[in-house]
Amino acid sequence: MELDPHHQGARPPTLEDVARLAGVSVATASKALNGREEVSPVTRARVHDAAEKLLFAPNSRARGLAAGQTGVIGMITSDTDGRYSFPVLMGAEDAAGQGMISVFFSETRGDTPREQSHLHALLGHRVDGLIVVGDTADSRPSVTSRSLVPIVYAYAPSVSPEDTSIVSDNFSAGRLAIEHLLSLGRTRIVLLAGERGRAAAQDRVKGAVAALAEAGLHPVGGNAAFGAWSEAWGRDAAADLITRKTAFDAIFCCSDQIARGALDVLRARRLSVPKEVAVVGCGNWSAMTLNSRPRLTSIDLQLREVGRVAAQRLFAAMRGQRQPGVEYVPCTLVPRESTVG
Amino acid sequence: MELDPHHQGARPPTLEDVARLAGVSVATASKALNGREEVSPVTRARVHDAAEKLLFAPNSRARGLAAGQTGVIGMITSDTDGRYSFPVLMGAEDAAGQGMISVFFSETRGDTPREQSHLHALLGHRVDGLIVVGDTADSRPSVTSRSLVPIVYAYAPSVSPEDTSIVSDNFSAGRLAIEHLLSLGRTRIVLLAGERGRAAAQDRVKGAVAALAEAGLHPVGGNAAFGAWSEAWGRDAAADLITRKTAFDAIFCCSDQIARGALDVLRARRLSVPKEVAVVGCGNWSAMTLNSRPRLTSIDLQLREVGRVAAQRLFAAMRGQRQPGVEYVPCTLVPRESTVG
DNA sequence: CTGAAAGCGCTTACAG
DNA sequence: CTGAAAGCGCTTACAG
Repeated sequence: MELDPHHQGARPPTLEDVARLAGVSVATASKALNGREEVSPVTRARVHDAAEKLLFAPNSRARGLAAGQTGVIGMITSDTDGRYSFPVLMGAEDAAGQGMISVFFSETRGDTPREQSHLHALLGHRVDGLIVVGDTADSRPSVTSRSLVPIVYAYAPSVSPEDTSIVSDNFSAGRLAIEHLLSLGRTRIVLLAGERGRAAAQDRVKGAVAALAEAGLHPVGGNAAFGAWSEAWGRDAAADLITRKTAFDAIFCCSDQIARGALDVLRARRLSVPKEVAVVGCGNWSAMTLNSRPRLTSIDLQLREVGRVAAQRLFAAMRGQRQPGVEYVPCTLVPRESTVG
Repeated sequence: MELDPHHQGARPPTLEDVARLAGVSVATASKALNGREEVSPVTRARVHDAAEKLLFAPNSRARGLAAGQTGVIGMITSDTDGRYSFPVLMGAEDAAGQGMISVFFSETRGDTPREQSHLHALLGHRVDGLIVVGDTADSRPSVTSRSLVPIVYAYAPSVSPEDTSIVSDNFSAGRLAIEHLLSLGRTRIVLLAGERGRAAAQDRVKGAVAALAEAGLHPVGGNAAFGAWSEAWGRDAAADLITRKTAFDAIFCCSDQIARGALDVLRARRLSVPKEVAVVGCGNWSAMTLNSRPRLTSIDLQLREVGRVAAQRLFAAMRGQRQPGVEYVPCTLVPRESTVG
């Protein structure tokens, strides 16, 4: 007869099994496994041996019920491809330490009913806390829940100043890009912003304009040009600059897609990058930065760090130490051949 | 005095609170909420009212402990950007029905110790089942666990035929691409495969070659060209074709990146797409397909469907109905301007 | 149709 | 240092 590991009667070993094998009470077994002081070294060893022998994995549902807490948090994201929530998830795991936390992950596809239903489910699981991640820098409504678990917003801040939000510092993103270009001696800098009305575009432009102003400069044309986040718009905008015979020696684009579009047109028009025109993108999205010609210097949004900080703030809140307000994580610049040949 | 929702004493309402408010026993309250027959309509209504009033969310940890099952599954992925696991996750949610399932999500960054530690944590949470998703079509080692929960592999199949694996049918991907090109009257078709030795590249090429053979044709040059998955290689390969004055009227690329690279070169060399050369990619990755010029016809890997089927097989296995072996989900072709002008 | 009681697998005061 | 007992919040036979 074959031993089918999936057969009916099989059940995972319990603490009672461990205790029996070790010849102690469940209470003692529990203490030994949880590393309490009050257990003698011999007993501790016996219990650990037994646990190992049985491949015991404590039932965290029971543990949670009894102890009131488990290392479980929920993550709700509106992002549909993981480009934002994945790094945030990784950062949160970094903060907790390897295997120290488990996360219930729900994607809402950006719709509120789905968010509500996931929220309800997560609260049912009695998560210790919640990270809500968004895929735009625009602020979003506060999660409506009279729940008692702490909530931290990541990347997309909550509109409510009562909430704790951790976001990329998009202002610094713009500033960083310009400072880099200035340091390379560029002074006629074009600003290609993304979608008008988006916080990300607005903040990046503000940072860029501020940095230019400090150097006594303005963006070429006096203002940033707004359009879309796409490569197509990047192409159109760059073509337009050339057609109008605008004088410029650098472009800062508020997205990597825009930048890649611009690079394609510069290349087609035989403008040498970075010699004649240096280009900086934003987002550090490898699908864009590593495939463009030349490879694209870009601003990294530090989403993983956002995740790390979000988790830290969440853990603090779980200990009763909330820090309401918006916290900004500085961006970084990743230099590549589009600025430093 | 302000009411701080996060104050110490607060605790979520329990079934006992609901029962008390409704004036019934917890047993009855439980039955009413779970939709059991044996409860009178009036009682049922009273209980539901009470639950609503208290915003009661049943503690699923307790429920799981008592009932032995909760709608919780674990998902372990090796993918670092969510490009594979996100669609699979969505598909699994589709299969379960809105809010009917919660998933513990762990990313392993492709390393085994991390996978082990996540696995251990998930087993501790007594997930009802596990979906292991990979980001390549290469088969992967079976998860080593004497655990009793059913496991289904998605996209990357397990090496063991004892396991249940759901994968994209990469053979059909190649076949589909070729049939599309043949239907457009193309006969001199170049095959640009990806990395040699990768199952995805190999299977797609096999499907393509088979479809060509059925039409009495061979790939131009007699064989597929292997290289890398990248745009850079796509460019090199296309440039090479042109340099050697190869005669061809279509290219099937085993990745969208390769295809985009090829398109860039065709455009630069003034070859008209799709008129002179039709191009098909594979992966249907929007960052590539929608930004290329012209937009790229591509094979969709149906990852969401893979997730849906994986979840269905998992649910079946949870009911004791395992179906060992590899199940192939057919791919689809998404026509765009690179083939149908 | 309703409820008292046992039990799911842990943890944690509390005695000893 | 160890263990008996109560309890976490549910569900489920089993009586009534």
